[in-house]
Amino acid sequence: MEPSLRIYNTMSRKKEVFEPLNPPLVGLYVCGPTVYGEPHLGHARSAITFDLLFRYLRHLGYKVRYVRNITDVGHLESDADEGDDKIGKKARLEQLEPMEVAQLYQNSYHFHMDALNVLRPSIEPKASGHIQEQIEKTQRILDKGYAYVSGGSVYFDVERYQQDHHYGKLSGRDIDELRSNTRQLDGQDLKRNSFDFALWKQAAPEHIMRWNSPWSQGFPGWHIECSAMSAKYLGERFDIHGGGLDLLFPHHECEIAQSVAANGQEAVRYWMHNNMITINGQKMGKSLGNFITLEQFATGEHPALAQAYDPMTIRFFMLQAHYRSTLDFSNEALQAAEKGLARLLAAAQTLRKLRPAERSSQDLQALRLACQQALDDDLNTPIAIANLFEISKFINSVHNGQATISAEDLAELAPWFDTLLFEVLGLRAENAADHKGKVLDGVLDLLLRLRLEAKQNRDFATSDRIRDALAALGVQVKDRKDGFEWELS
RNA sequence: GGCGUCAUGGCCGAGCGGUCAGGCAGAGGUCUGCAAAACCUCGUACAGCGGUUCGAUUCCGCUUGACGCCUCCA
Repeated sequence: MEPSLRIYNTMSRKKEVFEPLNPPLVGLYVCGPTVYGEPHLGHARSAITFDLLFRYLRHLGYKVRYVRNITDVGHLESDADEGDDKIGKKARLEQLEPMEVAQLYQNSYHFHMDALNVLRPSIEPKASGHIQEQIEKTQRILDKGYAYVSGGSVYFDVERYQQDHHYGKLSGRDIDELRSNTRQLDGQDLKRNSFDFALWKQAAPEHIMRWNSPWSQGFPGWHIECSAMSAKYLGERFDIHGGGLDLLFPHHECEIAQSVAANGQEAVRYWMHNNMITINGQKMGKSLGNFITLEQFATGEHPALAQAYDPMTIRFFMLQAHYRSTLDFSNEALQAAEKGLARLLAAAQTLRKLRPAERSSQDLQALRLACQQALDDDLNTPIAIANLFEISKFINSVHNGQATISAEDLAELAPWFDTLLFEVLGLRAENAADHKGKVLDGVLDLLLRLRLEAKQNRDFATSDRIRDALAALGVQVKDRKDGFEWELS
């Protein structure tokens, strides 16, 4: 298989030709959610970005093992490896088992990701199910001399690591600056340096989630889960690691340090990071309290939302921007996306009705190639979509008799257009093909035939009445020279 | 303070050293009994000031502004 895809590698800060370690196999690891709260727009962006990558890699013919974790333990509430575990805290507050909390939000995450047509990963490992692997990884780092035990906890020795390697190479951090810039906080006496991070934490008495380890009864640090689980399922070296840009530092930097410390080599060959969603120009953040959950999008119940939005509108909205750009949310932008998507989906329907002619009046190969090249160029979905709009325009023109398409072109275009729209971009039309849908088809056909007769008898009062009543019900009537069409608006 | 990113027409959002982004909104037209849809036409946008260049929205510098990471975050 010819490598055609180029992706932006955060490590080199350049676009690089993507060549997997063992083609056609591709190992892809993406940081998934910490399941202690309702999934929000930010989760959607990350999931959609890497869903697109997953879909496109498969489209190119790769066999992808896509691992996306669920963090259900070890992710601490506050600064500097101190404070509560997020899930443990929520469990205490709501008087639930921690695993109940994790399950609740994992279910919600799955529900909303399904609605966004985000494919489930190949493997979805949980941190709590891989305590042993994390303990082993921690032990290995200790054995190599890059960590130390302190008061029942194990910390990564960044300074020691820095002697042999470069801590900060991914994020462009400098250890001396970290030393002078990192805030000094209370309760850090267990760490030699403020920038050291926990591999294992001894559990405080009130801590619910705890496991036995060689060092103490406790729980693993947050960063170690990704190193342990990616190595388990993808090997000590694998192709792509993705995640939100906010995970760049410290999370991914720590992952690199852990892998290098444990295995002597970096695990990841291509680092990919999706950018943030902003609301009124500001990042959506838990601490800022300005995040909008996907549930709120579905219901429209949020002060910032003018209406409810279909999950496909959100997906399309995100695909209209490049994944490495910040994307600013606004109702106007969402509404524009809603209409644009409807146009594209309508064209996909119209495509099925086209009749071939002698020759094509437009070079379809060029447009299709442009789409392909856009996706090959670091997943440039905005350009790919722009070309799909061009093709839609052409489809509509053929339908109106203002352009022509050859039989060969039609035979190629029809499956290609569907594949790109539905399988690669992962867009989805409402499934109107069920039983009720068929009944509706028949009823509308009958009604519109009556209307046509009324029109032919110049009984416009009746024909308008039918059209207006249908419009009020959300059925849009479109007259044609040779009859009529309708669609649900 | 350190590191980094970005400033594009009413809105969203691509892109590039010199011929088109695209969507939404808006104007005019074709079609229609009237509409809607569709199609056609229409906006010298590229923060400011300098510099490099035959030529810069695109490269360099400065200024201004916005944002991100450095603390939990997708």
